Amino acid sequence: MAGIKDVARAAGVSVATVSRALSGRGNVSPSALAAVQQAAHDLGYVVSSTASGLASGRTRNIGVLVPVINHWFYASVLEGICTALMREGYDTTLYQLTKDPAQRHQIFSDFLQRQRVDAVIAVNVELSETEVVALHALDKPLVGVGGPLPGVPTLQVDDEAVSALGTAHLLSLGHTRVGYIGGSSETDVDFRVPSHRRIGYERALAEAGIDLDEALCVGADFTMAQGYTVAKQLLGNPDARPTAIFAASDEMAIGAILAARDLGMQLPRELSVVGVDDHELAEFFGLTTIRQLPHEQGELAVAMLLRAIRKEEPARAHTLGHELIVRNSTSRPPADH
Amino acid sequence: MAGIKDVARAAGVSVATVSRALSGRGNVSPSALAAVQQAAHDLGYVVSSTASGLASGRTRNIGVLVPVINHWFYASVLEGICTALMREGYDTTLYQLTKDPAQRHQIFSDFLQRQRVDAVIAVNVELSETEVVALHALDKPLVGVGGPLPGVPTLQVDDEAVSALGTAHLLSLGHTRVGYIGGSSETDVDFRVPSHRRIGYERALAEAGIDLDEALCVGADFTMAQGYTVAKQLLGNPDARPTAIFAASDEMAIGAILAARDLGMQLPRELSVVGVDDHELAEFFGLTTIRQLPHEQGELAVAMLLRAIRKEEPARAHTLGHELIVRNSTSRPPADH
DNA sequence: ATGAAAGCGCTAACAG
DNA sequence: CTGTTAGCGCTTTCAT
Repeated sequence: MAGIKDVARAAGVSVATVSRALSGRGNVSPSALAAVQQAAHDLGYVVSSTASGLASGRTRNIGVLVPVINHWFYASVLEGICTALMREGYDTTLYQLTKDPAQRHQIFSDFLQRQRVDAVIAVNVELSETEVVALHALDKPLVGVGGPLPGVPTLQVDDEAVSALGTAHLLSLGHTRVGYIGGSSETDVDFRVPSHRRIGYERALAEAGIDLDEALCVGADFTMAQGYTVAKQLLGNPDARPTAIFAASDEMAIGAILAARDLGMQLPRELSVVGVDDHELAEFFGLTTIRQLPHEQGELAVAMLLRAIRKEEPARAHTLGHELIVRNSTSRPPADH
Repeated sequence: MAGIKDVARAAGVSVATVSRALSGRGNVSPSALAAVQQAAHDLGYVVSSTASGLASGRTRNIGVLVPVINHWFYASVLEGICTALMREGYDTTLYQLTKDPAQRHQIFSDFLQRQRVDAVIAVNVELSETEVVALHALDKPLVGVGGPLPGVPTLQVDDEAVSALGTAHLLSLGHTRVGYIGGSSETDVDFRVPSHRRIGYERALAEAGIDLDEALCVGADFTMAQGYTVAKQLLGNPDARPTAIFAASDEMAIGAILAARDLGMQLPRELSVVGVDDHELAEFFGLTTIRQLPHEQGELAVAMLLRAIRKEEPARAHTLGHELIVRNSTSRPPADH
């Protein structure tokens, strides 16, 4: 395996010049640069990241903290991060932060302390006080995606605005009995996304001058199966059935669509449904939804982080855009008889 | 940031002893061990992975190659890998191998050459001749999951047996017209999984003495949407409609279920459907399927790799188990009238 | 079982 | 713009 000395010898320059030429730091004459690149290419030389990291303190590697990988949203964000980092020549090191305290402790007190990462991206992870302290103690650039962390600049969608928009879409079509499928108290712990969405729903109702009906609001765990179950409850109620449902995630919304179908209802004639995410299945089910772009969120997080690493500017919190995608799951409510 | 010298001083021993005590290599007296551990804990000392890696050549980091992240199967395998590696104190560095030749070249000629990984796991990636050569040239332990790579020990399910089992299940229920939804020529390129599954389907038919009917075999791209589309074609045929469908993935099988419902068919009375995977949605749809356990596959790959790294034994190819999970999507065919 | 010391392969002053 | 050289923080002989 060729080393920097071999390249130096082959190019007829010193190792310092090779280092400068290959890293782009410091001045190198065009001729030396060309000679070094040629030699490096011929020898198949690649800088050793351990040696370079030890000497410079830079690793060209970013740690990514995620709560789960096997989930549409997280996997999408991760893909965006990974793609963007690779483009910049950075490696992506993945840390799955489970609920196991021992494992979490290991991550914060060992893995992240090993001097292996230049910076950290935390995707929707919920951290304890001490964990946040440990993160900050790394004294490395830090960016959050999706979940607000104390003192960590975060990219977020405005969940309240998202659900206000979804609800308003239904109201503007003429619906007055709009059900809400949100988080249960259990999932509520996660960053209050559910409660923010609930607030947006209520705000939209209030702005339309419609009283909130608690009987129309149910909680689920963001899965299709639970969306199905709770939607059946909502739709089975003989005297308080909603004509529309706003669900806080596409998976729950799809569950609601399937529940309505199983009840023999015609969509969207008898029931309108709106979700949130623009999940990969949303189009197939013709689901009207509020799109968020997790892939782009990941890319954006990387862009912010790199700017911070390069000291161009500190990372700052940022609100991400969202967009109403109208498909076939929404229409005017059935005419009253 | 405390270094090994600080620990040595605090423990009253030499840095060599600290290194030995903390790495578990070489002999250390119990008293010295205790003193070192105490000192390290007090000082919050963690071995610098760059320094340790440079000096020892071991990085405690594994590179994982995946074609996509945002997909149930790959995300599950990745989760299994990540969990298992973490348990062993290893980091997971993720490389998404897209179709972009420039990016692929970067991964094989830069990223993997940086001396940052001790070994590589390749999940279902399809590599060119030169890429395989580059991988082997790393001279590091290598394990494949799901897709056979020349010269790389691989964990695989027996795709032929899987689909023979799924098809046989339907035949044993009495079906004689069993449709097949497999890969299209486009996805066929990926490791011949589709064609292996096709072969298993045909074998099961042959064993049951049933002639293959090409009209009952259609290709799709493994998504729910295409499964839906092609199933409609199959089911809409007035004089050659199958009474059962074996789909090479759960997502396509679910698409077929939805297609049948939209045609007003009663499942499983008028149509039986079997998938492959035991996807997270399979249970919700009551889908009978052949389960494979991607999470476990990831864990197994790690176990093999670590044994190879520790020189206990070379990695060897291995066939993974599968299991028929019977739910509500299969039953006897409707009685002929 | 332990310590001294020589690297590991590169970067970054520093001097020129 | 370029070369010399002293580390970066650990591991690992080699003695003892």
